[in-house]
Amino acid sequence: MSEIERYAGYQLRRVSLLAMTDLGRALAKLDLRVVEASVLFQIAAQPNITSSEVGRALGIKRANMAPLVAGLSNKGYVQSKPRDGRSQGLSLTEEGLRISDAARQLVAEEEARFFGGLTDAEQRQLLSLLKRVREHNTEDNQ
Amino acid sequence: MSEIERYAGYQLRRVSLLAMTDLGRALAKLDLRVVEASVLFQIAAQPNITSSEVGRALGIKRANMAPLVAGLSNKGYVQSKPRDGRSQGLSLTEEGLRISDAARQLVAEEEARFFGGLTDAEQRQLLSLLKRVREHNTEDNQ
DNA sequence: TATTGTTATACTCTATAACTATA
DNA sequence: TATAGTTATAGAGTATAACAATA
Repeated sequence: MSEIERYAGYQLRRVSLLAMTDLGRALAKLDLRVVEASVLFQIAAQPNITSSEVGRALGIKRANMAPLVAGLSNKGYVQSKPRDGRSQGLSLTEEGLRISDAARQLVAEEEARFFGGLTDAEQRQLLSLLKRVREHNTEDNQ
Repeated sequence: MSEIERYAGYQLRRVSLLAMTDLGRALAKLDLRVVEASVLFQIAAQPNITSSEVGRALGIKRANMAPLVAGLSNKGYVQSKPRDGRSQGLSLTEEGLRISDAARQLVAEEEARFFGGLTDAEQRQLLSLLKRVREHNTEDNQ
């Protein structure tokens, strides 16, 4: 086994890349990118959320949220209404809700398939380890 | 906890991104990018390896290896000599060996710090789970 | 003063296609 | 025919800087 394969950071990167390309392929059926789906989920979970808040939750910079939300609005999935003079509250349209639910279904299937080589207990453990590593390395970047 | 946080795939992506930006910051001290360091490690581990072989080992497309190797050659870290009429065997120069060792040191430190919130047993388990997931999802892409 | 939303911009990474030369 | 190496190019993703408007 090559030296580099022993780095957990390297395995993380390879597995993450695999997962994202796989998920991307699945979501392409809905003409959605992974980031777009994650934004839809966040808006669905928290209607009237602002673009900046979505960005903070998902680790996406404000500057990159603008074209993302514009794209989803153009597709008719997201609507906004003023919350105050400078903030826009985002919510899903009916079509946005439908596509979001379809995406959620695809993501669930992909997850089950992708991590299907692990037992349920191992999947829970992986999730737990990942979250702990993430917390250990989050001094609130962004 | 937000729904999306329960997806192992999502945690994978967030943790991997964190790890790569952190490692990138560390390697910037050597004016090296993460990919460049991984290529140096691969060449160090297997002198006289070809560009295509490095690409296959690291999941980098042939087309993207060309500018990578050219950059490392320009920096004086990598030298090539013909293996046959179409293949070039790559090896590290003395300077390349020095920078590669320095990078290895930084990577080791970064790994220790990044995964320092886990016990040694947990780190081994994370590595093992990641490798199993990767194997389960590798029908030799590329 | 800080925050929201936006525009412009640049860099990295990844991917495809097409080509030459060699095995 | 398949492989090695290269070039050109395009699309994502991410990052910084700067600005106007509002809190």
